[in-house]
Amino acid sequence: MISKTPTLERRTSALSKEAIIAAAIEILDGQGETALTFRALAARLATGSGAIYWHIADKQALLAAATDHIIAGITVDEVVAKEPRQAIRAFALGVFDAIDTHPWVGGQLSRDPWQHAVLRILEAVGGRVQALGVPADAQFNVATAIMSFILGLAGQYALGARMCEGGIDRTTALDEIAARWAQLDPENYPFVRLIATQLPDHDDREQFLAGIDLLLAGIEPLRHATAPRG
Amino acid sequence: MISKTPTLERRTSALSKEAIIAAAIEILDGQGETALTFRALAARLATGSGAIYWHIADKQALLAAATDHIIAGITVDEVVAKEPRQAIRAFALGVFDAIDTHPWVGGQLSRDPWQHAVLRILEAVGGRVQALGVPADAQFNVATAIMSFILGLAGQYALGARMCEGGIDRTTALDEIAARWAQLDPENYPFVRLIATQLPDHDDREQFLAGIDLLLAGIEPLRHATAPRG
DNA sequence: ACCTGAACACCGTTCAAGT
DNA sequence: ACCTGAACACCGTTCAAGT
Repeated sequence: MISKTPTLERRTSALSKEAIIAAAIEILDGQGETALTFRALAARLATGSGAIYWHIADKQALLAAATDHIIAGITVDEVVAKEPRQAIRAFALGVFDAIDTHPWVGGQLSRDPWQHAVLRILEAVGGRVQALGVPADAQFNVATAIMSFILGLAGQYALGARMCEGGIDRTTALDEIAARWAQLDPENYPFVRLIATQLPDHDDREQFLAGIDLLLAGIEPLRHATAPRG
Repeated sequence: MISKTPTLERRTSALSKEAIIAAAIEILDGQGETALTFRALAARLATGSGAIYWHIADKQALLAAATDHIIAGITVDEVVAKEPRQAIRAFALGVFDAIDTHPWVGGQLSRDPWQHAVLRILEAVGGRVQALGVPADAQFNVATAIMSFILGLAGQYALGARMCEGGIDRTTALDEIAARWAQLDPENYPFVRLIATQLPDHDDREQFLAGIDLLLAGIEPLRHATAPRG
């Protein structure tokens, strides 16, 4: 009675989109992506599975809304935000930390690149790209390049986290991958074999920032001397 | 009898992993990702659905094998391959073209970043990063940054293609997205609204290359004067 | 307007039984 | 060794029926 069966009583308060999203995030964070089913969600909300459809179109919309809720929570320190490069770094790290605490966000971001959460990222990055004085005709390509990098790495971290869901910790998971890579044909995979030795010790956060810095360095030659004219 | 029912006779030749993968690719190319089920695959192969499991572990392994088959087919012109930067550009375009003709590859690449196909990409990129004279301690971050960008953009194109599966062509699909972006709150989404006007006319291939060039430009300051010493 | 929950139309995967 | 195909254990989604 204490912990075995979930509450059997029906809920007293009315259902809402917010409550559904909050419950979905709890399940995703606690039990992982595969645990989020409409049946499990309905059980947690103490309602019928069909009730959810009154508030949310379908599962894809639910995941998009949950992801948007997380990404919307990313904030950049006001002082840091003054300098565009630091602001991009800080926001990118915000995305990184969000994925770190909510691994399913990484998978969802890369799975549906035109959901609203991605627009938040594009806006945050794009605004700073403009502030850096990148010419108007290059802003699209530059902003989407940074965004694509973020989404791409997001997908990778999501998988790393998915592996760790099985109970294995990060270190042994990376060791296992490194071992598999080390067994590859030396003729065709010299680089991957070399990388394999560095994989277990590498720092995700540093890897993430290094990529951002690489892109920012690539922007430098494009910049105007001053901020863009109106 | 002519077109309605699929062939009812059992197959005469033995099943093989290669035949299964080839049939899977045919379905994926012809009817899209959602059409690939073990039942549909078994019907096309004129066998029972359980037979497939004798040759392939599960659906994820099937998709990974199909993706690897496509990525393995990417070739870089020998002359171009001599210059590392051109080789990276050419290989990246090879990935782009592969996704263009097999849209499901984009989704699969970003979905499972440690499948074998991704190692091919990492090896191709990493070898050229070494040849460019990037110091050993930076090779990991640089190579994975380029790879992450490729995987991130791959996911985006995959979605674009997924939208077009519904019969809508690319132009109207992009117009529709642009219209949605244009309706966003001007206060919070000035950049996305600006980008929306450029979205319908933009060239995917150029966008892809621009990102690669941005990363390559970012590499320049890191390079040794000569190729790395042994 | 909002909710219920059985029913529908699927999946991937397994496995006793065949050859 | 290789294949069959019914059966199992799930899904997301719908919808007549309730309040």
